[in-house]
Amino acid sequence: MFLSSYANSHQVAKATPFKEADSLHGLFSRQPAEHLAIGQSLFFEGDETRHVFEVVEGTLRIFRIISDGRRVITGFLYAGDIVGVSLKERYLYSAEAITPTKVRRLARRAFDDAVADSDELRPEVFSRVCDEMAAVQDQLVLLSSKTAEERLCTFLLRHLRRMIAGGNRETTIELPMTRQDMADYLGLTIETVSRTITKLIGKGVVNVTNPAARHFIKIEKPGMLAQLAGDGGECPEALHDLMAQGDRRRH
Amino acid sequence: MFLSSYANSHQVAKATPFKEADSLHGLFSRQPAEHLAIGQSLFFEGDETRHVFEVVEGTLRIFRIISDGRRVITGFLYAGDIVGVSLKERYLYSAEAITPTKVRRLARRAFDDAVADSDELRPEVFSRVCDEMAAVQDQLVLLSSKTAEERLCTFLLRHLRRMIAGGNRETTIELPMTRQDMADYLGLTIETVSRTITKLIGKGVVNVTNPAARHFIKIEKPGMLAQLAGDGGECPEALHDLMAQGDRRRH
DNA sequence: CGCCATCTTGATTGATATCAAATCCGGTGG
DNA sequence: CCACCGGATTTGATATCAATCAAGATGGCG
Repeated sequence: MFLSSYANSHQVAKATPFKEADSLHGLFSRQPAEHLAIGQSLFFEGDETRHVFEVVEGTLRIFRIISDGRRVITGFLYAGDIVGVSLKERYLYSAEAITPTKVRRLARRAFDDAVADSDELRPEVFSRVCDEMAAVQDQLVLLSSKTAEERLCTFLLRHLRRMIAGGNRETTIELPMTRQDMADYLGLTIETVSRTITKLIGKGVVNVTNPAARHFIKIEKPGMLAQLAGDGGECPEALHDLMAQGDRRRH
Repeated sequence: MFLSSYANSHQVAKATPFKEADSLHGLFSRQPAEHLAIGQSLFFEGDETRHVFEVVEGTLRIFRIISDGRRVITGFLYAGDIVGVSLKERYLYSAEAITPTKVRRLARRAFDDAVADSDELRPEVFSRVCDEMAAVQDQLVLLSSKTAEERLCTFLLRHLRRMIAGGNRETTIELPMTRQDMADYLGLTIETVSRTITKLIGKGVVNVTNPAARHFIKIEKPGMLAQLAGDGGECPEALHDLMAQGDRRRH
C-alpha cells in the first residue's frame, strides 16, 4: 500500500546529504528519476509488486475498477509518499499520474533487504505504515457515516492541514485532481461534489478566486470548515464517556 | 491495528510445541489467558497502546464513536487474530467482546523487541499487516460503492469463506454480532439490515433454520450469494482492459 | 407470566443518484 | 484575432434507495 509522509516528507526532502541508508528518502535518492505524463500509469492492479516507489514530485491517484465499471479511488499520492510497501505479491490497485510526476523506484527485494538490515529504516517504515493505516481508517469513517457536505469539508480540511504541515501559511489549497476524482474518492457523484462546493461558496466558507483555476480553492473560514467536517478534527474529542451506551443515533 | 490470521491461524493454532519465538502464536502462548465477558472492553480509543493482544477464543468488535454519538465498527476480531501492532502511541478505536472471549497480552515493548530480533516473526507480522490492509481496502470499496444488498451479501460471503478456510464444510455460518453491529459495520441502519436479510431469505439465497438462533444463517445458494455480492469474489476479474476509459457509470 | 432487548415490518421522508442540458474554458486552426 | 470543438464543470428536474419515524412481533429470562 502507499505510505503517507506527513510532516516527515518535508524535513527529509531538504536533507539530501544523508548517508543513503539513514532514511527512506536517502535510500531512493540514488535512483534515477522517472517522469510520468498526466494520465500515465505507474502500475496496474493485479501486477506483480516488483518495485517500491517514492514520489518525488506531482500527484497520483490510486484506484480500483469494480465489476460494474465504476472506479473507486482509495487514495492520492503526493511528493514524499512511498508506495508498494504493505503489499504481498500483487498490487491491490492501479496508480496513475494526475499531474506531471517524477518518481524513483527500487526493486522490491532491494528495498526489503535494506529495511531488514537497517535499524534506522525499520521504524520509519513502521511509522509510515501506521500513518497509512490511520488514514484508511479515517476514510472508512468518512464513507460509512458522513454526509456529502461533511465529506467535502473533511477532504478540503485534509488538504489545508497538509499545506500547513508543509510550513505553507497560505490558505489557498491546490486540488490537482478533477471533480470526478474527488467524487470517486469521496463516494459521491461528480454532480454532488459540484453542488456541494457551490453551496460552500454560498456560505462563504471557501472561494474560487481565479475562475480560470477551479483547482485552487481559498479557504475563507477554516474554523467553519472544521465544524462542517463533522468531527473534532478527524479525532475524537468528547471521548472516554465511559461508553455512553443507549444513545446511539441515526444510522 | 488488528491483524487477521486468515489461513495462517489454523496451522499455527495446532502447533503449540513451537519454540516460543518461532511464531506469533508461540510468542503469546506462555502468557496467561484473560477472560472477557460479553460487552466487556479490552481497551478504549485513545488509550496508550501498552499491549498487543492475541485473541484465543471469541469475537470482538472494534469501533469508533463519532462526534454525533453514532458508532462506526471498523472490524471484528476472531480467534487467532492479533490486535495492536500497526499503531503508534494510542489506540485508534475501542475493542469490546461480542461473545465470551479469551485473550493473551504482551507488553508492547516485549512484542516489538521479539519481532525485531526474530527473522521468523518479522515476515509473519508483515504478512498480517498486509492482510489487514487488504481487508480495510475491501471495506472501503464496499462502503463507497455497494448497495445494501451487496453489502450484506459480501459480509455473509466473507464469513462463509472464513469458515471454508478454517476447514469447515458447513454452509451454516454463525454471526455472533447483533444486527446493530452489522449495521454499524456495513454503514447501514438496523432496519435496512433486517429488511435485506428478509429479502435474501425470500430469494432463497439464505435461510434462518432455527428461529431461536437468528445468529445462525444457512447459505442455501453460495453461487447466487457471490453474484449478489457484486464483485467477482472481492477481486477484479475483467481487469487490465487497458484502462477502458470513458465508460464510467453511476457514482 | 410478563418485562425488556432485539428484531421485524410498515409508512413516509429525504439526501443523493440519475438523467438532461447549459455553461465555461483551453486549445486549435483559419 | 476570432470562431469552433471537446472535455470538464455547473445547474436543473426527477427518481430512488435507504434513513427515519412508528408500531408490532419475537424470544430470553427473571
